[in-house]
Amino acid sequence: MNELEDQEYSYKRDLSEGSLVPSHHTHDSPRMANLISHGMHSVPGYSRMEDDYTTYRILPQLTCDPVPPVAHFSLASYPEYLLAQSSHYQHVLGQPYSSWPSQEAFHYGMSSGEICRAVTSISSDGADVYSLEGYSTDQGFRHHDRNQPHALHVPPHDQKHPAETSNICQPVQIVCDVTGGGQVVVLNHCSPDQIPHSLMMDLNTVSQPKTSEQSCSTEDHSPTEKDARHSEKITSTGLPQTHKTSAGVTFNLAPGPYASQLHQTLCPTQIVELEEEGQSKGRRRVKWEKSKRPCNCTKSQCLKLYCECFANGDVCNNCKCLNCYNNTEHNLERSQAIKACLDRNPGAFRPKIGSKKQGNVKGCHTKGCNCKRSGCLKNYCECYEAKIMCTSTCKCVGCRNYEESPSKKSSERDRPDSSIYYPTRSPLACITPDVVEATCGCLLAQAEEAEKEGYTAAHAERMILEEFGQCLTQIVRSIFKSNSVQFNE
DNA sequence: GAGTTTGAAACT
DNA sequence: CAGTTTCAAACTC
Repeated sequence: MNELEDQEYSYKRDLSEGSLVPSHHTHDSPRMANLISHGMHSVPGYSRMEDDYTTYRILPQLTCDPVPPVAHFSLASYPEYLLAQSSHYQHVLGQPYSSWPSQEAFHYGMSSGEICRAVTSISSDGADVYSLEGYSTDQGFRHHDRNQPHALHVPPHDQKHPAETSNICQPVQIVCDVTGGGQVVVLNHCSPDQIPHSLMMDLNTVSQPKTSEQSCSTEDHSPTEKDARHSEKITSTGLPQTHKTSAGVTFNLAPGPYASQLHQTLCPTQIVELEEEGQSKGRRRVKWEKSKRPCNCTKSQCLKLYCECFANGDVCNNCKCLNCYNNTEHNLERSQAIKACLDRNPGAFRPKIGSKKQGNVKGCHTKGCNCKRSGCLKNYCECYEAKIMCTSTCKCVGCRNYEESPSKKSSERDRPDSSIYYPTRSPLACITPDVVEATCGCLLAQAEEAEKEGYTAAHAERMILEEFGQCLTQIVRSIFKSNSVQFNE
């Protein structure tokens, strides 16, 4: 393994021991024109039960209120693997992150080192300074200030990682819960140019850390004893270790699970429960996630977003792809492909599923789907696959991914998790494509009749509008009838 | 496992 | 930006 791979490996392992945070999310206004195909998506209080298959990805935004210096920055959604190699890509991407999307409030130029310094400066008296010192081969872990009881560090591993035998600086996580609500940031001071990552603490579902080398593997990567001990060392209590600064910022000291969005969806058969050593002594079980679908690309060389591995920022490994260039042996091609993708769409590597409020609301597809034939009730639909409802952002036709319709119910029964909550039936559910088509047919018929009769344009317009009114009346009547509500004309 | 369907991504 | 093509995953048989 070369040096780069070592770095990548250790970096991902550290990252993967965090988790991602659903952050506050601002919704676009509902697009009224799309209501007809989506119905009531923005149901107040709507929530969907989180389930075992819930996945997250690095979040686009993180608010560190109330601390001004780091008070508002977003987290790069670009996959961690690439971040780990950020310097490696700079020759292609230009200035670091210069081509990164920037419509969000993320200070893309802000390095983790700067964040660290900003965090350090949170407390005027320095009492809350975290260790920004890392682990080095020769020096081991060092506290930034040994006199600081809170100056904590998270060792990457208990045992020596291969990288430790070289002179590669092992990254040390600086994990802080910047909102006190579970949002945390992982900073890797060893690579101060790296973009900080948002993680989520959820110790009930600690995911299996993944390395890029493992990411596409279909083989068993059961956690090692080392992992278990590492986890134990960090959170021996099973609870997030936090420290609140004098500025009111809480730092989580423990790593959390990390998983990315759609394509690292947990599968029930892929969850390995690791029984920690000494569990009989009351230590908790840790669930590790190990999942990453191998791709089967044949024509894209795995250098286009068609490839899930590439889109996820992973290199292919143990995939079934042909003529794959998405690996460390083809870094140049890969870098160029990344640049091309970013040129086409600066947000190409952003998570598609943005999170909404932290808590019981899961999120929505940032771009929305465009399904035409699946009714958004099959995994072709990205919203459905992500187990979220379609929203007004979507441009889908005949969408049924918004309510507890019989078809949805039956399809949900076949899914691994039937506990998902869906809001009550949308009154617009009866506006099917057929209804829309029939309505359009009626309007066209009126137009044709007006033309045939030689009516004026104004008259024709009136006829069409009247016809439209009648159609709407029928639709509304149908809606009320289906909801068993008396409709008074 | 082969063939078909589907929708996102890429291209024009 | 819209229409078309390419692509790989999802799905069906």
